[in-house]
Amino acid sequence: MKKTCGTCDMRGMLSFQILWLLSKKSMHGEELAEEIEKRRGAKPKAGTIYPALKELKNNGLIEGKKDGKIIKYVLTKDGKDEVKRAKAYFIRSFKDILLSD
Amino acid sequence: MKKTCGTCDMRGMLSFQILWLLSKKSMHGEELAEEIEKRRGAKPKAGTIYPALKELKNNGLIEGKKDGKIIKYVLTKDGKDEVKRAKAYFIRSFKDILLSD
DNA sequence: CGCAGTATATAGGATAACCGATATATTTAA
DNA sequence: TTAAATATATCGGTTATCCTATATACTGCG
Repeated sequence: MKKTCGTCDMRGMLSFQILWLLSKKSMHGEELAEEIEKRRGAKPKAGTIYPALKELKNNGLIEGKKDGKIIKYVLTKDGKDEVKRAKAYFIRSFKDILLSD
Repeated sequence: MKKTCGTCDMRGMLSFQILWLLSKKSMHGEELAEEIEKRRGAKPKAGTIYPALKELKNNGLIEGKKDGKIIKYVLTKDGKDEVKRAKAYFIRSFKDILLSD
């Protein structure tokens, strides 16, 4: 994914952002990539998003329900817990940046 | 730095967080490391924070004013602009996460 | 002065995110 | 039924963050 921001390259935030999006709504890979594009301005490539989804699945945080060529991803119980934990950590790290004028 | 959060390792956010902290207050390396520790829960090691500062200096975003053994870092004009740009990007990417209940 | 503590610095290496290219399966269009 | 488009998948490689040493400079204290 092209770097849209010189200073913060968001490396390491992809899995978190995926989990958070799935906590709002079940989606498939393409849909997730588009949602992330809306936010970051650059769309994660197939070679980025699918390995990330595989990793999350291997870690038991999401599971995929296949329907034809589309795989809809849903958070597992562990995934929901992880979103909570990760979000708390994220907020503790950055809330003052967001809240500053 | 140890991973405090399984899903989001914050890789790539260090420079941004340093710049933002410096936009609030001029600080030296140790001080920055402590401020980051307050937020992330883990303190960046010397081998992490000083190369990051060097990089920012090389890019003309900060400059260091040496006073004895202490080097106080200040944002340059370019640094201030970059903080603005990076912050706008950060907020666009993550504000819905920070604002969700 | 000599020693401990603090702040800065750098080299070397591990990790992992991400991409480019490529391949496969399914659906739709023609 | 064949072609095009969509969705998923994997591999190899690059890049940059971050860490573990280790080293140096300055300060203060005895």
